Amino acid sequence: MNMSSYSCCSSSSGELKQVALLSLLLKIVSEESRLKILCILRQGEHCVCEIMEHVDLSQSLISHHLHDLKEIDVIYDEKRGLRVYYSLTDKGKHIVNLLFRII
Amino acid sequence: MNMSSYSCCSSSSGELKQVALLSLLLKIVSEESRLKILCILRQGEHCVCEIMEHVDLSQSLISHHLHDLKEIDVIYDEKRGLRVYYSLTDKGKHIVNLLFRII
DNA sequence: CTACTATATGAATATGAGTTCATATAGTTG
DNA sequence: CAACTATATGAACTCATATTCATATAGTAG
Repeated sequence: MNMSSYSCCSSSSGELKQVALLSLLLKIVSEESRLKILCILRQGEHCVCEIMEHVDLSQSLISHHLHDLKEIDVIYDEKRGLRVYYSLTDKGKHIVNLLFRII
Repeated sequence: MNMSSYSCCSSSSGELKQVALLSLLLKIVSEESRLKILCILRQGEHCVCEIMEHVDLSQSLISHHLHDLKEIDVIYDEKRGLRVYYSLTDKGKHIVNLLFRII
């Protein structure tokens, strides 16, 4: 491998795509409110109204954030009666654990 | 500790501030171009013109990104002649290593 | 000193993401 | 069924951030 054409992000290595995916993921979880929500779910399953007691955000906004987090598979939901309970997925636990090792 | 007042993100625990800081950090590094730059610097010191060979961004934009990354102390620079060489700080290495364990 | 190369910077613009608001859906209770 | 509670959703608006452009700085070479 010659250094002039070498790149850690060369398209041939496929790492470019990995960086794009990682970027997508991190952009979602890095937002402060969503990070707080993840932090809450780290303590275990919570429904939306419980989350509302912990963060100062409107019901609608929390719902939007949960939707975003669900889309990247870091959380999943389970409906019981009127309430929808959210939890971290294994992927979510893995990511949150790594992120909190940064500080 | 009673559960009604308990929160992983309660201001009393100081974790709120940590989440804010973590969010700030992650927002900077999660941007795709900056993530690519970090990925390049992971291979060792590079000057701006070398970085330009690896990513399809203008000199100006790369310079802006490097400025942002420097501000949060994940990279540092060293001027030698006309060129400015950038490298990961220890903090930067730590963070990048953790981030790439996510995928 | 002049011309040139490498990099930085600030202002203006464009783009994207967070927030709000009004409303919809779905389950519950009487 | 009607009234109520919990949550979701889409569109409009707002605000932050990326990008561009023109220009400045600083070192080098002749």
